[in-house]
Amino acid sequence: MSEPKDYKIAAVDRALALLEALADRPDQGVTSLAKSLGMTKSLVFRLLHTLEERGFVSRDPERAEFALGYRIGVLGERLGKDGALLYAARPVMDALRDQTSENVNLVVREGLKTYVLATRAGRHSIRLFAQAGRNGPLHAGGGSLLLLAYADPSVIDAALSQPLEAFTPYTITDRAKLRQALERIRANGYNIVLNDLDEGAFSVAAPITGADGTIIASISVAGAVARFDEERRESHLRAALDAAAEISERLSIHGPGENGLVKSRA
Amino acid sequence: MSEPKDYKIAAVDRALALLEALADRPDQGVTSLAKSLGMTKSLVFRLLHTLEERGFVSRDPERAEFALGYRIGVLGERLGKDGALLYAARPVMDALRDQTSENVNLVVREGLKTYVLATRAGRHSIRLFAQAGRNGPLHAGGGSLLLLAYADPSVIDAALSQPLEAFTPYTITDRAKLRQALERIRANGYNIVLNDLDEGAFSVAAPITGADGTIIASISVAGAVARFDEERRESHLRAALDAAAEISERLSIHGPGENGLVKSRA
DNA sequence: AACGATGTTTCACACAATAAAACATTGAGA
DNA sequence: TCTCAATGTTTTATTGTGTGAAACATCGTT
Repeated sequence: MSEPKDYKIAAVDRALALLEALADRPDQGVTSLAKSLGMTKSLVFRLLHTLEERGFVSRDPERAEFALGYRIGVLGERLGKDGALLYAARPVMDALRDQTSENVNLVVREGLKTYVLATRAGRHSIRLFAQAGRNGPLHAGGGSLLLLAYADPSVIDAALSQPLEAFTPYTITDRAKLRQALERIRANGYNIVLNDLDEGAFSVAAPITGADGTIIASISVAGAVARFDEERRESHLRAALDAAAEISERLSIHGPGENGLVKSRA
Repeated sequence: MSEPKDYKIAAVDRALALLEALADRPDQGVTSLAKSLGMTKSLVFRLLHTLEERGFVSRDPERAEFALGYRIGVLGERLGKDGALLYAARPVMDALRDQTSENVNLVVREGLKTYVLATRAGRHSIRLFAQAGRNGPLHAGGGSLLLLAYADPSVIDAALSQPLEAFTPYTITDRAKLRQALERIRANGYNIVLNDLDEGAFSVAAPITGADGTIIASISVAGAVARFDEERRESHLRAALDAAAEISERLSIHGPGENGLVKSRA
């Protein structure tokens, strides 16, 4: 689209493409990898050799097939599960904030609480509950209810058997109504709430799917109800769903967008 | 100490060294990384750019510091915890088998059972209990007892409150004696047993430490007691301990051996 | 025994990775 | 406010190095 300048260094990029290919389908041989990536055998061989010396790929004892190496596991463990999610979400959160001009929150569940992984402050200064590192309730707030809706039934039961604090007059504390709300969230695939956690605030939340297909987090747009008309409701919802989809795609094993195989001719 | 042939492709190797450096110490800037790796700023910059485009490194919103990216987490998760251990151990197991000519087993704990991750068959054909993918008891066998010894006290209590099957006349089924044995294992830092799981077999087991410093697995040398004299007892023990240490080092965040930084200081 | 497929090695050339240095930007301190 | 120092970014020339093609070796199969 724009930049004629390409700072990518090709050899490294190809090596990373190789790793992605191995993650996507392990136990491939040199020829198979070369074919599917459009590289020559000798190149793949040397890339694999380099990666193997550092433990980033591992070869079968039978000396035939390759897979991701232990070092990837070690580094990945170092990052932690939240780290991957957080870093995958970061640029998307920035974009979502710029799009909506509202607050953006990334929230996960932690037992019977929620945990705010990161936030982006919108243009308008409004103090909301969400703040990075903070724990919150599971039964109030756009992202919280969404996470609860997609949690294991046993978690839902446990959460609903606790006392349900009313943070505002609009907080749903009736268990039957709460279960109804959860059902509607699952039917819709998103959640929109008003005033239930922070008085005067709306929240539009969308679900983020992890590599294993389960819902692992929520991203939400939040701001003052005064600015929340029908048009914004639509646009924020779409933006949140798109953002959630993009993060989910990044976290999927197939990776974002094209897998970057640069086609040379013939 | 042999092959002058170097198939490593330098650019890729440097990129991997960069990743290791970031894993070792995150939130570094271009200059700092360049200095500690002995590379030029522009090179580091372009490496980081390439890695970032694929999500293998992530930059702070404040546009200053870098860390491992989400894609590493995704690929690492794909490998699984056992995968990293298994692949790190593979070549070491091969070497250990070649050194000792005996069977080699890699075992982890799974609840109140053990799980055999991988085995290597020694030169002499002897059928032992261990077989990849198999579950075993926690109170008999060289690796099993070792894992139990280093397990959480609650796990030990739970394991000892079960009925303790006597696989051979030599299996320790007396709970007090078992606890004594565990204590001695912890004092020694290894475990040697004879005939307690497989009649006529010895087992010399050493503990493998994960990245977090806890003992996560056992590697053991096993064979027929007929071949187990005092000299072999010593050599096998040393070999097993060395192998365990090497695997542990591979799994540590600092990585195996030198981190490949070519020192050139001014 | 001959084949076909695979992994491995060699080699020469073009181009892409590299280092050096100029430039831009930021923040600190006087 | 101005200056200085440190950092990230960009440019450019040269060389070294990554690259593809093709030869070679090593299997397993028919």
